Amino acid sequence: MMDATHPTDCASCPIRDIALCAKCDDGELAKIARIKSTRRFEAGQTIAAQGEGIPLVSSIVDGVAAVSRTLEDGRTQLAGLLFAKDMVGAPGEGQAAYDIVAKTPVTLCCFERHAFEAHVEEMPHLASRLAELALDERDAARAYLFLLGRKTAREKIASFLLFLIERQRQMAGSEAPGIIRLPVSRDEIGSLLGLALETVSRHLNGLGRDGILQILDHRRLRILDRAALERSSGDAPAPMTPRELQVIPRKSA
Amino acid sequence: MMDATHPTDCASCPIRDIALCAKCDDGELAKIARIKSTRRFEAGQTIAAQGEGIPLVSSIVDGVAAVSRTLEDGRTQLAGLLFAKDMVGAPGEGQAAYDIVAKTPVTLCCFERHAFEAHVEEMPHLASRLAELALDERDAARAYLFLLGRKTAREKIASFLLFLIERQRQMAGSEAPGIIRLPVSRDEIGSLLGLALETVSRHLNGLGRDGILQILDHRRLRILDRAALERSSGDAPAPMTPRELQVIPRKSA
DNA sequence: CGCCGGTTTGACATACTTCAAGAGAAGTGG
DNA sequence: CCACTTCTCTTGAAGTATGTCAAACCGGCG
Repeated sequence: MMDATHPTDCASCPIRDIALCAKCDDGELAKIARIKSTRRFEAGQTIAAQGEGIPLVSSIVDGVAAVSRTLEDGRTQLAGLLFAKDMVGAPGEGQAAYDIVAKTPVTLCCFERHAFEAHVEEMPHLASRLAELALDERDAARAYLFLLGRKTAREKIASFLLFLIERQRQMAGSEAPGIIRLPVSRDEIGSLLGLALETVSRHLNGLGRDGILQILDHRRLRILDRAALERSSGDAPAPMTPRELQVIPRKSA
Repeated sequence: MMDATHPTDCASCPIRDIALCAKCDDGELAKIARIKSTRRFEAGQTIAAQGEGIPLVSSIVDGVAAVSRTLEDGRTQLAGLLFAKDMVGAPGEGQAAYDIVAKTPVTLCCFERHAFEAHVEEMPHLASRLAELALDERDAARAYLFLLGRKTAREKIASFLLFLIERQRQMAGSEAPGIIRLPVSRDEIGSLLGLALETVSRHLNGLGRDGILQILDHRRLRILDRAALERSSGDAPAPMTPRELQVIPRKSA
């Protein structure tokens, strides 16, 4: 283990191939490694506060964080979840537009902002990867728009679960397949999907009653029928006969 | 004046300072100008179709276009409107994830995709500006999330009108102050805000009945009480001024 | 054990959608 | 210039999904 400011070696970095520095060669890596440090946050800790200056540019190496905005009346609104490789405090963002809060223990790979921005301006490998990540995040946000604007509560929840499955699969099997770990509470899922927490609870249990999943405990569930879940998500994957698509959604009785 | 494929001169380009190439020096500009062409679309024409390959990377020079996604069952969600400087078909996007449709006559500054991507990989000025634009679009989409997830119909519509006012002000006064030109139909406003067109109509007229605005004709309205409109938008009165849609949710006012 | 946050469940309220019909604009052709 | 069509918008009535309020439940943890 290296010292506190350089605890991880880029060569063994779990996000080496997908991070901001993914395209960098060894020389470039050495350059930015000089301004690199690692930070750790426990679940519940605020990584960045809305309106505050953020002196660091960083990426999530491990863990899950939530992007949210808090209102004067105390209500909190989630704009998305951040997973490994996602950026916290992008270059050019002098101050945080949102709160970033750790939902699980989070490890961050950080760079001093000013120096990093200078590197971006001169290293195309860094700049173009940054652009790719930003476009990815834009597309993710746009996909969310569709979910919020047009989907029913059940579709929203099914979509959210599929999203989690996908994210967890990428994260290389920590959990047994078919088991989903919910990183956030019902309340926060509601905030993420634009629903009341009661609605989340009802539809989650509704999916359970329909045999699509099984609620193991408040934070873990088992997917029993992936295909049915997909059909419930409202996203129409291309090839299926109209007959197979026949869904009789059981409204909560 | 140059030939048909180079009808505009970058020096007199209306988006010279904000476009993808904003940071490029004359030498770099000359390089990318070699793969540049201009295209024009009439209102209603499809610029790019969801799922299709897009061989060009381009930016809007003038006009308004809509980003949308449609499900087989007919549900449509607009992910946003595109104005001058916004990208259509970003580098790395082999195929369109959304439909892009011109809502007014649109002028596009286009680059051949493959060559442009190569330039991005070697010109940090281009790559870093691309990243900035992508981050802007991400932030715009995130701001939109708040609107779709938590706002009431009336708040959504008020927010949308304020957004148009802001955009029109930036666009350098074509119209008399206080007059809004709606670039889209009620149906499309609904699609943008996640509402039925009837709901849009009702609340628009509701705002009129409350003396906040006056409906001149279907596509134009006069704002009579800007302060009241702002109060109706559900946004915090705080004086924040990000680059795009500024939306903060609040429940029942 | 008894508190405490998160969750479930029920009953009720309502904002929005859906269905339906009619009124304006705007274009088309005589 | 006036029917006639067509499209968009408005208005009304009824249905429903989701929100709100409230109470009970459950698992941890002191």
